[in-house]
Amino acid sequence: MLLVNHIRDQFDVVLAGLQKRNFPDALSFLNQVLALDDQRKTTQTQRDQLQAESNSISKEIGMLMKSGKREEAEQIKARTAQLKQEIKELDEQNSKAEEELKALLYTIPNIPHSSVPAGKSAEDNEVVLEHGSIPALGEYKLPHWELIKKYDIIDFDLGVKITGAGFPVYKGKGARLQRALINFFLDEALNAGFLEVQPPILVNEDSGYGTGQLPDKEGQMYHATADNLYLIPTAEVPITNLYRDVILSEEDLPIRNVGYTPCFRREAGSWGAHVRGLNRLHQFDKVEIVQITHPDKSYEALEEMSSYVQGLLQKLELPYRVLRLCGGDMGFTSALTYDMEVFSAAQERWLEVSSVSNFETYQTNRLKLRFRGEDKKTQLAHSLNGSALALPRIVAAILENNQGPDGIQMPKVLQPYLGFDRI
RNA sequence: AGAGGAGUGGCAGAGUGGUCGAUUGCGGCGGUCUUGAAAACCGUUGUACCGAGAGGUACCGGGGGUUCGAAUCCCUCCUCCUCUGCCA
Repeated sequence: MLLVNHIRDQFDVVLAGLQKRNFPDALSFLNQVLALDDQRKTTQTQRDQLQAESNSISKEIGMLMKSGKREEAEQIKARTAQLKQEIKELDEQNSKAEEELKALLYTIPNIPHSSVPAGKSAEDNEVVLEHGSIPALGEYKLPHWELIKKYDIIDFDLGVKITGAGFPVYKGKGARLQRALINFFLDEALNAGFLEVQPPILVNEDSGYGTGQLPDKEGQMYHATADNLYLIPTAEVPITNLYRDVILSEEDLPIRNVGYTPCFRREAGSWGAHVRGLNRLHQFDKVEIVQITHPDKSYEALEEMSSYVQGLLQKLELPYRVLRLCGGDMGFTSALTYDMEVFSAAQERWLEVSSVSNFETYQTNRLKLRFRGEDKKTQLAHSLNGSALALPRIVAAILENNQGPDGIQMPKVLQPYLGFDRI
C-alpha cells in the first residue's frame, strides 16, 4: 500500500509510475485519493477539538461532584450530550472516509522503479542476460511428463486418487531428488548467511493483508474456512509477516531469512496445454529467501539476491536467462522484479523458476515494519524476496536436459545429497 | 475438548469509575563525580494521527457497549497459564 503522503509529495512520479503500469484513469484516481485524505483530516481535526472540550467538561463534572455541587454538574451535562452527538456524527464521517481511502489505496499497485521498462505483457520484458548453452538432445527428447512415467518417479494419477489434479506423488528417486534439492538450497542459503526459519504453512487474515494477498487475491489461496486460515501460496507470507508490527533497530538490518515450505495455489481456470506435468501445480515445494533492509540498501540487496539465485542455477548446470519484468507484467506489490527462467530442452521453452523482487515500502507500510534510525525516528524498512528456488520446474529441466541413452544424469552438486548419480 | 485463572509501557509489576498515558523497580539514554570504569546521585526514556506552532486526540490483548467520564463495569473474540481429557 502506498503512503498517502508519498502520493502527495511525489505526485508526478507516482502518476508516471501508474501510467507505466497501464493503470486506467490514474490522474483522476490519485486526485480522488488526495481529496478523501483532505476530508479525513478536516473531520478528524473537528472531532478532536470537540473531544477536547468534552474531556475538559468531564473533568469539571468530576470536581463538582467531589465538592458536592450536584446541581451545577447536572447543568453542564447538557452540553456534553450535545457534544457527544456531534462527535458521533464526525466519527462516522471520518471512519467512512478512512475506509474509502483504504479501499482506494488497496487498488493502487506499487510504483515501478525507474529501470522498469514500459510494456503490456510478458513479450515486453527485457532480457538482461542469458547463461549456459542449450543441450542438443538428439533422439532423446522426451518431455518430463513422459520421463517421470518411464522411470516411475512421479505419479500424477495417484495424486488424483488421493487428492486431485495438480497434487503429484513423488516416489523413489523422484522423492529423493526433491529432498536433495531442498537440502541443497537450504545449505547454500545458510552458507550465504541467511538464517533458516520454519514457519507455519497456514496463516491468519492479518498475515494475508500484511503481504498483499488479501483483500484482492483470496481466490488464489486455499481457505480453511472452519478456522479462517489460509494455506500459504509462498513462504514469503509467513516469513515476511514475522516482522509485522515490529520496530527494529538500525543495526538489526539487513534481516536475511530463508525457509523451505510447501506452497499451495488454487490457480483457478489456468489449466491447459502450457501447464502439463510439473509446469503448474496446486502444491509444490519452494525455498524462499526474504530480506528486510535499510531503504538505501534495498537495490544493492536485490542485485545480490539475483546473483545468488543465478549461482544456484549455475551449480545445477542449467541454462538460464534473467528478465527484467516490464510495467505490465510485474506483480502488483513489486517495484522491480527479476525473473529467472531455465530452458526446458524437450519442451523447448523457458520456464520461470525464480522471481526476485524489491517491494520497497509497499509491504512494510501495511506491515508497519519500521526501524529506528540514528536520529531516533522510526521509518519504514524495505522488504524483498525471491525464490531460491521453486522445485517442480527445476526438476522438469533437470530431467529433460540431462536425459540420454543411459538414463538421466544428475548434476554433480546434487550427488552427495542424492546418493546416486543417475536415474 | 471441559473447568478455573490471567493478559497494563523494552522487562518486571502497582493501579477496580474521575486531574491516569498510567506509581515504582530494572534496563536504555544523557549528565555529575572519576585518569578510565564501577558504585552513587540527578535528569530523561512508548506509538500513531491532527496542527505552521502552542498544543490537541487516540491507544492499558482485539472489537463492541454502559457512563458526563472506563486500564477499572458489561458483552464478545483472541492469546497464555493450571488441572482433567485426547493425541504425534
